[in-house]
Amino acid sequence: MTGVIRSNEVRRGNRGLVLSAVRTGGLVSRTDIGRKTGLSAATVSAITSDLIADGFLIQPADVGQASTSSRRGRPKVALSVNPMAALIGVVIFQFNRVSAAIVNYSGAKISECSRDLTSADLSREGVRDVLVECLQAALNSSGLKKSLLMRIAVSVQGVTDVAGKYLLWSPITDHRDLPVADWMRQAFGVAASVSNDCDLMARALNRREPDRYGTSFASIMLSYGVGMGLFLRGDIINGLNTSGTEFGHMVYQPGGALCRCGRLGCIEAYAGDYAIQRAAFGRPNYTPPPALTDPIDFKKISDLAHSGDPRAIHAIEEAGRAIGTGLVSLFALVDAFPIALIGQGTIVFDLMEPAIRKALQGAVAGEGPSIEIHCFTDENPLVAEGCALTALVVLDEEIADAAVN
Amino acid sequence: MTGVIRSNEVRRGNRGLVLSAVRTGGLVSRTDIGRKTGLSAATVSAITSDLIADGFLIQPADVGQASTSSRRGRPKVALSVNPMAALIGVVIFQFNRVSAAIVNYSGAKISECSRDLTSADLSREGVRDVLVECLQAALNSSGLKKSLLMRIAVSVQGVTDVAGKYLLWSPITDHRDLPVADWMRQAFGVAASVSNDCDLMARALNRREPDRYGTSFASIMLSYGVGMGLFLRGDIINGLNTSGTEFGHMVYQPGGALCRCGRLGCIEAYAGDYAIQRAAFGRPNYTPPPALTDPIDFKKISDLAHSGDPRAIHAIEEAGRAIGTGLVSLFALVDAFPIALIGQGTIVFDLMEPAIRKALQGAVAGEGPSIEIHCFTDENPLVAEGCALTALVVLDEEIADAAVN
DNA sequence: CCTATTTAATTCGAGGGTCGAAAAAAATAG
DNA sequence: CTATTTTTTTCGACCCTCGAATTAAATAGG
Repeated sequence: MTGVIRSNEVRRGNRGLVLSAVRTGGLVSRTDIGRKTGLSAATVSAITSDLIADGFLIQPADVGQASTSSRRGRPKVALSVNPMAALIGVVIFQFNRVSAAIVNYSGAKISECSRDLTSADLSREGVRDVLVECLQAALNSSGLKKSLLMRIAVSVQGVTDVAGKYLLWSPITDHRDLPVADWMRQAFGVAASVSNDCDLMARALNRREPDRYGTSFASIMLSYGVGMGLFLRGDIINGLNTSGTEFGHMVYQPGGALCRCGRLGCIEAYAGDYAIQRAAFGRPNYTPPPALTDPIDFKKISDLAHSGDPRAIHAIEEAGRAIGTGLVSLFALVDAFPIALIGQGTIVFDLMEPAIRKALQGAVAGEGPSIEIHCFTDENPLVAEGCALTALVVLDEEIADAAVN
Repeated sequence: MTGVIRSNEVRRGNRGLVLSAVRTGGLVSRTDIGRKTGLSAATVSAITSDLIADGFLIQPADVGQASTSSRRGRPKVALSVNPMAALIGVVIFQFNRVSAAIVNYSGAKISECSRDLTSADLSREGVRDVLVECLQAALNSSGLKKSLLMRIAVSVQGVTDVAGKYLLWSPITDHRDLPVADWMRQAFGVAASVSNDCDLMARALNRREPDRYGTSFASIMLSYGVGMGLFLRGDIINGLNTSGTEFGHMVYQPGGALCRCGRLGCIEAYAGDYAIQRAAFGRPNYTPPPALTDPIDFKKISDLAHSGDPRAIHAIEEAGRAIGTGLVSLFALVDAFPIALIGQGTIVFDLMEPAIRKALQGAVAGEGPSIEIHCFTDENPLVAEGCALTALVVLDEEIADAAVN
């Protein structure tokens, strides 16, 4: 049961369509919008005129035209999102670092701010205070009216609830069930949501490279633990209650190596940063993972392995086997899709790839070797982009819904 | 991008809502429909009057009222689906057996027919011919006009394409890529689809027990191999290209026991019928699974195990560990949900359950022991029900879409 | 310079939808 | 036999999209 459809909801849906066409299109004419959305020129005209009147779209005066106009006829008049229509706050909570930014409605960063700290030492209130203070500082330094702030998106390393209200569990703090969204809402008086960083990276790739990542793919982060963001048929996949898609905690070797989560044999217990380090330095795989300390120096292990150290090589290969085996299980469920590998771990991808491919061999009718895998070593730009994107998309939906009555 | 919404599509959606409210409700008044769907009385009146005029709904004359009417006021007039509005054909292709039935638009079985045969011996055309002939016989014995046949749904043991056109792979025949839907369409001149039997069982449970299985659950079939039907948030999950959710081919022990699919270590290679038999009788786990033969006699293994045979007990426990471990991986992806175990394998569930629960222990924040697991030993009624249901639901959608222009 | 042509955007009525309020229908209570 | 209650239909207001006609704004070319 999808629920009743009423007449005015038609308008809401189509307003959203127009808004999203302009957001992804940059500078587009009304005719372009009609072609992209399938709406008639009459309807596009009506909707854009509303959105302009409400201040969400503008006709940039200086830009005459989108395309190189050498044809005759009345020239297209380009529309774009109004950068000043709203501000959003972006906060990123990482290991030993909090950063924040103010982004305008067209997605451009206005100001930013960051704090280095020891995340494991923070009290619950300490976490709250640093998140709030950092965004406050970014807001202050933006020099813009605070009343323009419309929404806040927070990225965290860890598991959130599916509604985006709580940070339920995180490897970088011992606190649980932190009401991050409420903290931000109370401090700034606007709606806020909190998301898993891997989901945000996936959203960024999904928007940034629609040809490759527009419909179905997984982004697997190899740095602090093993995380995943999963898109299937154009939609992000989450758990029923949590942010879910914890690829790192699928089982690779039942009863095997000790994982940071306390269970045995998880993929992360073989492919996580601490697991590779543990294996590379010959420590037994039941060695408890170092809690809340620095991510390992992948560079050191990479150097060791590339200089021929057999334990380092074996550690990396075992990580590849774990990842490849996990992908086989995932592909058994939903068929194969391209993979984006993200994070510091990608600097040993050359040594890891053969093991991944070998594990995939024979899975899903010979598709093994043809699975696309691409690497992105620096996750930070993706997280920031995905975080802003999330807030903007939700804002667009709210604006679309806020039609007359 | 969800796509444009036009005015007449609003009507289509709401017609579908009304139709589905009547189908699930049995005998419902217009007021009831309004309450169930959220539509206004005026709209319900308009839509039902259309649907009655088109012959899809009727007001059964003999039934005055749905509820026990002892209140005053104008009595409700009950509506129901018109059983004579359409016929659908149901065909079930199983190991060494084909069965077919004719079901009317209200879901009642009109006639049926079955054929025992040796499925492994059939040629491609032989498969086609027996499926067509069996349904033809059921149709003939129904005694109803053949022109009433509107749609055919076929259930198969095996992997189908996601569009429901082909049987791509099956354990019960060596043929591949059988165009089952086209065969039926060409033979009977109506639209047809082919579905994985485990998906159909899940659909049947989803409809039959909405309180327990209405939103999220998995049905795992333990008989001929290991199959799964998965519902999340009310929608069935399929692969990107195939019917997918091949739980049995997630990896349990990398490099482990030989699976019927040719790979090593699949869950099915430990929990499938042939795997349990192999282990119970002390044959090595690299013994090739007997191809295309009878499903094993679970009763014999059950008797052995219940009489204390250590190898039989161990075989069943290992199957439980494999299933439990697979669930841990699945729950890592999408969080925990209730499980329905289906098929002959459930007769050893008492010996299997402790191993399943132990594997789940500690997974997903102490939810291990509280996962609901219920057993259904006979899968056949579920498959038949799900198969008819699938055709009826699609038919309802077509009828809803066939609004005026 | 001026007109024909071309393309973009707006305006205007037609048509289809849902909804609330009022009206009609069909029973019971007394 | 009338008042009351509940269900169902009817009617008018309002919203939305669309096609066709109209208006707007440029170029091409004599």
